[in-house]
Amino acid sequence: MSKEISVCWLRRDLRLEDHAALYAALKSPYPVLLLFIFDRNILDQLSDREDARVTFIHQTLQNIQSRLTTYGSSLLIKYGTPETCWTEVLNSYTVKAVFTNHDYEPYAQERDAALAEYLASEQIEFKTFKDQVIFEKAEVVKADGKPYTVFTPYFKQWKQKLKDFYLKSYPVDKYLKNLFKTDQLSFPSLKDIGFNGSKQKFPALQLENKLDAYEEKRDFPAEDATTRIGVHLRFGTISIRRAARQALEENADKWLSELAWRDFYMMILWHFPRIVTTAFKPAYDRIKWRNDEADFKAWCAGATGYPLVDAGMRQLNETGYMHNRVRMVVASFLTKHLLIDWRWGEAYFAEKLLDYEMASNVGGWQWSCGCGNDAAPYFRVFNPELQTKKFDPHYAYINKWVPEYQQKKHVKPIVDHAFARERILKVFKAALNE
DNA sequence: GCAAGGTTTCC
DNA sequence: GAAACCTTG
Repeated sequence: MSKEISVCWLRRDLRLEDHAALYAALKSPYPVLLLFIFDRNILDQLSDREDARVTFIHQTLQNIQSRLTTYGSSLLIKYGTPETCWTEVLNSYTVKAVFTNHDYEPYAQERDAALAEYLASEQIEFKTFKDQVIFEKAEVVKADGKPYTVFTPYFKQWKQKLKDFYLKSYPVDKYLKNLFKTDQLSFPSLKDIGFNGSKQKFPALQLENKLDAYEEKRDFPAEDATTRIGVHLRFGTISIRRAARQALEENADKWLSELAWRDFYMMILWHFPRIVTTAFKPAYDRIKWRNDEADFKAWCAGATGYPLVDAGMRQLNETGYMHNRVRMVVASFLTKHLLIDWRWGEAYFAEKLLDYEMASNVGGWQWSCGCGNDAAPYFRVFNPELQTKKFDPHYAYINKWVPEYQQKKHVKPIVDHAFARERILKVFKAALNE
């Protein structure tokens, strides 16, 4: 009989500090084996075999592995569906308890529910934890117990509840000696899981000196004024508690509110999983989208003839990142000017963004389209030229990504602004009055 | 009569 | 958020 162990399953929490599930596992009566599964249900759907996010995960796991080695332990890395991988794990080890952190996406909810059932049938303890948000599920709700569906009142309540207790770091360090001692287990290469390394640069994990000027400069895409930690929050290479503590320390209220937006959208997705495919406001599902393929291609390629839109799309295509102000502009343009379904844009961002996160992406796209969680009315149509005047007045961002604009060789706009504005208002009105 | 700036409307 | 509309000097 092999030694009895606890397993801590890492998913979007790839770190060894301030980690709810890992902390609980290490305090369990059994030595802890860390597991990561390269999930084929997810990986097989990625169209790019050089997907930078897979490289990011792989690199991060290598860093974790080298730290585990110093404790005489090792990651257990599997490749396959969670179902088959878990069967293998339970056949190879005497697992007494499994620890993992909550994941609020519909697929993850199903996956974890299936595992819970399986483990229960084997009399194995299954413990799950809030880790990736400050407040989850129904922790911040209205007086009548219903979830908030508008951000501003949610944030007010969220901030009121925000006590030091919720921001405390889980002191994992002290307990790492309770890791399961084992020789280094096999570590698959990217090739082994069907991918090639990406040459994409990953933003550094740095908050110092970033929050001070954030509020003042965050809307100007030519400034290097945002933290760029999206990818780190996405894969958990930073804990949300550490980020929030930093925000409070530096009185960075605007930035703190951005962290709350993240909590908000994960809460919304958990309460309303249908928003992945349908509008939060159902009437908006009646909109007759044009869905013109050529227009969509032009938008993807950064060839709409609107310099700010094209700059954004090219930044996305080349770096896997787009400044948030510009994300709003290109999203508004796709849905409102080109009359293309927000789901098309959402899917494109999902493919390209290094910091892609389902809850925020779906939430953001529905917000831009006007069909989501916001009091914002549908007739809010960004004028790309006015947005340029306001947020890139010296064309610094545009010239960086669309150099031919300065040489006056940029393509002509594929649609006239005033015409497009009138058109979308009519289409929306028709759908909503039906 | 007009430009600048503020306010209302779009639902 | 933007455009139409309204006030002011």
